[in-house]
Amino acid sequence: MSEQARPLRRVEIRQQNETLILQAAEKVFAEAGFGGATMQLIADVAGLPKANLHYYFPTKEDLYRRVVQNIFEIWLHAADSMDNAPGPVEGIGAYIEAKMEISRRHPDGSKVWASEVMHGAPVIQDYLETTLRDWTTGRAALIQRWIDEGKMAPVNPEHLLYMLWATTQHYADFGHQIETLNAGQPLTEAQWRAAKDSVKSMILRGIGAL
Amino acid sequence: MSEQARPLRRVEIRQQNETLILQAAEKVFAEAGFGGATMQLIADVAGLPKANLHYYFPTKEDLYRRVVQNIFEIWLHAADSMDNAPGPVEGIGAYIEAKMEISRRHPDGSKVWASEVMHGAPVIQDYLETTLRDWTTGRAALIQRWIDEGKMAPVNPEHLLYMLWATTQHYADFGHQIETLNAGQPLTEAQWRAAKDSVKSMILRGIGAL
DNA sequence: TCTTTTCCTGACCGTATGGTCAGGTTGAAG
DNA sequence: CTTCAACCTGACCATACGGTCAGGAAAAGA
Repeated sequence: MSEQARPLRRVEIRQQNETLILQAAEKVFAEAGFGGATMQLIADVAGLPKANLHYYFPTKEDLYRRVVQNIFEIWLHAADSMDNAPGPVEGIGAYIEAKMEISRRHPDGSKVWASEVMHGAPVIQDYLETTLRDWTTGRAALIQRWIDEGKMAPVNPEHLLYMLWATTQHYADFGHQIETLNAGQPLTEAQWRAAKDSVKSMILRGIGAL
Repeated sequence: MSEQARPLRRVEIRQQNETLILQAAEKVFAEAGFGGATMQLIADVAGLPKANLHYYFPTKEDLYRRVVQNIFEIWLHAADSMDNAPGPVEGIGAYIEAKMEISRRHPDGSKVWASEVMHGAPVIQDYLETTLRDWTTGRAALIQRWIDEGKMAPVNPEHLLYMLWATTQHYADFGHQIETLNAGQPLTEAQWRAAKDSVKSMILRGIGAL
């Protein structure tokens, strides 16, 4: 048998197990919420003994915090597509594409984030008040510039951002509802395409950019 | 002292305590999720002994189920404003108004509903497959009729409904985030007015109804 | 008034949970 | 080969949870 498998090096062991645990945690937290998730279940999903989880992440809160922070990172990067765009059609269009893709690829992360914010952001309140606030201020200014340049209708930038977040994340957070209304079937490739196009066209027309 | 308070009649006692418990439960479930909520905390908020809760609602699930069902009722009624409208401007406009008002008046209920759906609708899956599916089919047909009559652009009715739900409920479910971005202050009367107007104008323009 | 039914609750119970720890294993360093 | 530090884990613990129950209080009915 080729079960040879050379012994893993220290850093590899650490990285591999942390990743394994974080992935399992994201899934379990998404499905059960922070309160409903148990370290035992996360351990089972990760295929590790519970005590090993506590070796890498001392407490349940520590583990949860890392999961939430990871998701936050992904989302901030989604906005890169918005910058350096000549106008709202390209910028907001690309942002919608990026966020819809995140909803599709990381629905669990989206749910954990939604859950965290819904419960009053007990662990990432400081991020909301610093990073997210700065981010929002910056993009609102960008939108305002497009308005001043006559590239779109004079809408309220903040409420436009809320609409972008709400609409795109809905496909992850309420994916179960959408699936149920879709005859119990997950959206197909073509249906995801239609969803993206629908969202893009309705919003871009809604802000007078088309 | 006028602590006279004539003894309550049986039906009154029952109704009063059930209401008290359901209100407390809605708040606690919204803040902590199903798994994070405890019967003891709900009892404290309601100002009753824990054992009394189990007298009216045998299990935590029973209590939770009633809370979710109550919210579902409110939402179905919000759609009344959509029917009997001559066109999308009045119909969808009124629906947005109604749902924004629900987000403002019943944010806890909205959060409980969101949480339930996000976790795979373990207790109201049957409602999704019957009542909600019928509701959705009916409204999608109504929207399609407006499209056929040339009263709005040919958008996908389902995705329009998702956008309506997502955008309006966002103001309840992510109210904490919005408040944080609003300098830590709850939206004022005027800001709520602006939010409603923003959502209405963007969506109605987005579907070519203006 | 007396009886019956509903309402109420302090005390209790079995279980599951987050977290600990002593002791063993294994890769790294010299 | 020896030493050291990092990694691993079965067994354990204190606590908190959902739920039960016996027995008392109070309203309804006769």
